[in-house]
Amino acid sequence: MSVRTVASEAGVAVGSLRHVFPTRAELLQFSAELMIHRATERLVSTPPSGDVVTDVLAILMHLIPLEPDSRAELEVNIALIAEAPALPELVPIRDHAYRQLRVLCEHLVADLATGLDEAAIAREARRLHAIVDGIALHLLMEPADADSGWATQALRDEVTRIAQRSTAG
Amino acid sequence: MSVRTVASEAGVAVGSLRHVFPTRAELLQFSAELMIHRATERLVSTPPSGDVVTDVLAILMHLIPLEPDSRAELEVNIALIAEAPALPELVPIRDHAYRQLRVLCEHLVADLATGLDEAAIAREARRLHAIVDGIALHLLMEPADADSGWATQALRDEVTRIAQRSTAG
DNA sequence: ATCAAATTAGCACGACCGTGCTAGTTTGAT
DNA sequence: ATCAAACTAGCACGGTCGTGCTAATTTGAT
Repeated sequence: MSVRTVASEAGVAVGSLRHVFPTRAELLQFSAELMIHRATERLVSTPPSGDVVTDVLAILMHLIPLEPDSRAELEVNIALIAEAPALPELVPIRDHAYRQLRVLCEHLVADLATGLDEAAIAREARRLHAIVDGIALHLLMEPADADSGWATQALRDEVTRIAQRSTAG
Repeated sequence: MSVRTVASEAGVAVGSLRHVFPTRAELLQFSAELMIHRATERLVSTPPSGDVVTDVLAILMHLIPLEPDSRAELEVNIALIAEAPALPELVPIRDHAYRQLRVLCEHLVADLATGLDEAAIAREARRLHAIVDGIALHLLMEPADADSGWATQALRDEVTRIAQRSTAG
């Protein structure tokens, strides 16, 4: 993702792009924020259905690369992670996205399993977060048109497992 | 990871390195194979303790970046994933590592939970694989000296959960 | 000792990169 | 109509990149 690539793909000259984003870091920063913005927009546009499990599942399915859009976003995210050691100014952005997804997982776990204390919620959220990112990574490594039913199934399994912790504590 | 970087870090000139690895792709390919080799060496060097759960847990802990060595290896792996779209000749290497880890997870699941049919083993292995990679990714995003107790705890939870499926099927 | 092979070292070329800089062009308020 | 501000476009510099190429050095067998 070089500035020349972005500029040519956007159909503008490099100098024009540099007027809006004077440096490459600002361009990547905007891309990251746009990625977060679009993801949250997808999330809030999901109408609640009354059933917590299906709602949470719908939200999680918007976080893994099942559609070309979310796939492109994840590729941006991976590039961000890969370039973070070289571009230290991008680390806060990456960490922000990381934490946002974490607190979302915490909210989902709290909605899913009532009566859990804070430590249990944190542990389950970490676990859910890891599973979501792991599934996303594996989906990204497979061809875009490969069967992805296992991913949604694994997500469904995990969500129902968390929901079952309501009573068992 | 440029050829000049590798050469200077190895203390040799670029031309010398290019005599062994004529092209950058071959250098990365060797790095990937070395990474796989070292990981499997770590794995087979783990003496069995008699308890399946602790053995599996020990193996899994060698797959996540808890030590500087495994951390560096995962960074190589991430760079491989990130560069795979640009260097198509590296895709088979990355897929090979991916599949090797998958079949390892399948063996671990089969050892952990007896009596599971093939489909159930495959599903649990996929899930374990995703969790391991997700935890590894999250550990890599945190500072190297951060607390990593949550990772081993999450792994322990998952392993015991799988082991409990022996009877419940 | 000789000589061929293997290895090491280094130069040079073209390509791409980020970015500072200036020159045109459009826009919009007065 | 005027003019300043915003925007677009492009050039040029220094840097890093991968890689082809040749020269020097070491190695090892005869």
